Amino acid sequence: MEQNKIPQATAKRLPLYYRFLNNLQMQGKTRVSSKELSEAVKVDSATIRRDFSYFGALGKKGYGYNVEYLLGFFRKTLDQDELTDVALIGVGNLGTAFLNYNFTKNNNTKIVLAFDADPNKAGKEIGGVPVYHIDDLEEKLGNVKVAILTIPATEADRITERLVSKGIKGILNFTPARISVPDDVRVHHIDLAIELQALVYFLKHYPLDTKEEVL
Amino acid sequence: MEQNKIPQATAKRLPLYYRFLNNLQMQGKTRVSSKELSEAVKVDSATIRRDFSYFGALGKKGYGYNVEYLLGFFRKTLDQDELTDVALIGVGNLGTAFLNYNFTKNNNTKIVLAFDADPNKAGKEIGGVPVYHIDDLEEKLGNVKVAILTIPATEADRITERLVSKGIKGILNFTPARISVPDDVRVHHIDLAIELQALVYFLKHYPLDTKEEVL
DNA sequence: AATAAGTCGTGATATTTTTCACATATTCAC
DNA sequence: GTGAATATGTGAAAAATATCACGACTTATT
Repeated sequence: MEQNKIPQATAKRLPLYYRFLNNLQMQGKTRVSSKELSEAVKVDSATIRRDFSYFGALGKKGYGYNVEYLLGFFRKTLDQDELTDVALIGVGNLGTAFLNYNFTKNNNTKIVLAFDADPNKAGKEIGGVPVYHIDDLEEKLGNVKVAILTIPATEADRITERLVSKGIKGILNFTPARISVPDDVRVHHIDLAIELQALVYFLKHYPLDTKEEVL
Repeated sequence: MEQNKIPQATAKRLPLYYRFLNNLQMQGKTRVSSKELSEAVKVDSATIRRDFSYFGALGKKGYGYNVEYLLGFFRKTLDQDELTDVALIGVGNLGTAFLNYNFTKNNNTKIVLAFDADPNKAGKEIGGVPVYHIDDLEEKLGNVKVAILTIPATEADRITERLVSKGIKGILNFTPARISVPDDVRVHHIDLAIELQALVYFLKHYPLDTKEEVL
């Protein structure tokens, strides 16, 4: 669609900016500088200015950015007005965490239904979201295009295939399995075990320079 | 410590390689090529060869890599032999997911204790891990250097401060808050809401080229 | 033994992302 | 108004990452 020239690294930071701008507005702040923003979201201020600049000149020299204006701009850019329906597959602890999380607040996504293989969970409602049995996936899924996968790794391939053949185009995969999908389906992996291992590896092998701790 | 020349991007992929090599060995495979590995972990084969090459010549031309040898090498490199103790702060749904996750399998980290503000949870044991009241943090934490933060965002700053002053050096932060820490403390953010929003943004703005779906 | 097929390791190149640094514009204090 | 302080937007440079492409070596086959 539109301007495909925004770097992916920038795109990944947009929701973060958006959320923080919302906070600022709720605090009643009307202006903000890239420096302030930088301290809050822990991204270099030059990077923030560069990110914003891909969308044109949104700020004013010597002044900074108008919170309301910037927020309005990002609302449109991030399609914050239209709500994207999401399906959750696997209502274990992790899945339940998602259901109870108030996603639609400051967010353009909404989990509208969930599935689980446990018959005891089917028919219930968690966090206001109806839970169906996984056997009814094809029947109930409807036109949802995005799915969150919080199931055991052993089920990942089978369920993914079913999701894809029902027209799912985006999958947020929390299983350790590296699932295979057609080229027109996008998968983002979040691998909790690996994140923890990577953190530990960095701690041991990449000592942070303990330069005069800021007083 | 040792060779600081390994790129961060490479370091982040190491646990992934390691896990897959383990799978291979359990399947009884003795050799593997970068091409096979590539298909399994969805990383370009040249990238894999480059990643490995930072550690020296681990493979053989015309043959590939010996699974056992590679695994042994990574076991040492990833300190897979020593277990790193981890504390979990916040035993909600997400926290419970971690406690029930069998981390020590194929993993060099172990959650050894957990804390929660709910007095009903204190004193219990979940997934074999004792849960204490958050008030006892300082008393019970001991020498643990890594913490997983699965608490409400509103508590993030206060708890972080307490963790840092007790000597925590690595934090895996699942709260939306961008916490501030001294320079010698490493924080990795995993922001579930943002991951979902980013996925949706990519779906809408970065259409994947539907080139002849592989038959 | 010779040939074909397979595969690594890596120099070189391309791409992506971050950062520097400064001209330019705005605001604020007086 | 004037000068000092503030802050953007961006050209240019640097750094980080990914990919290409091929020489060199190994294995398998006939």
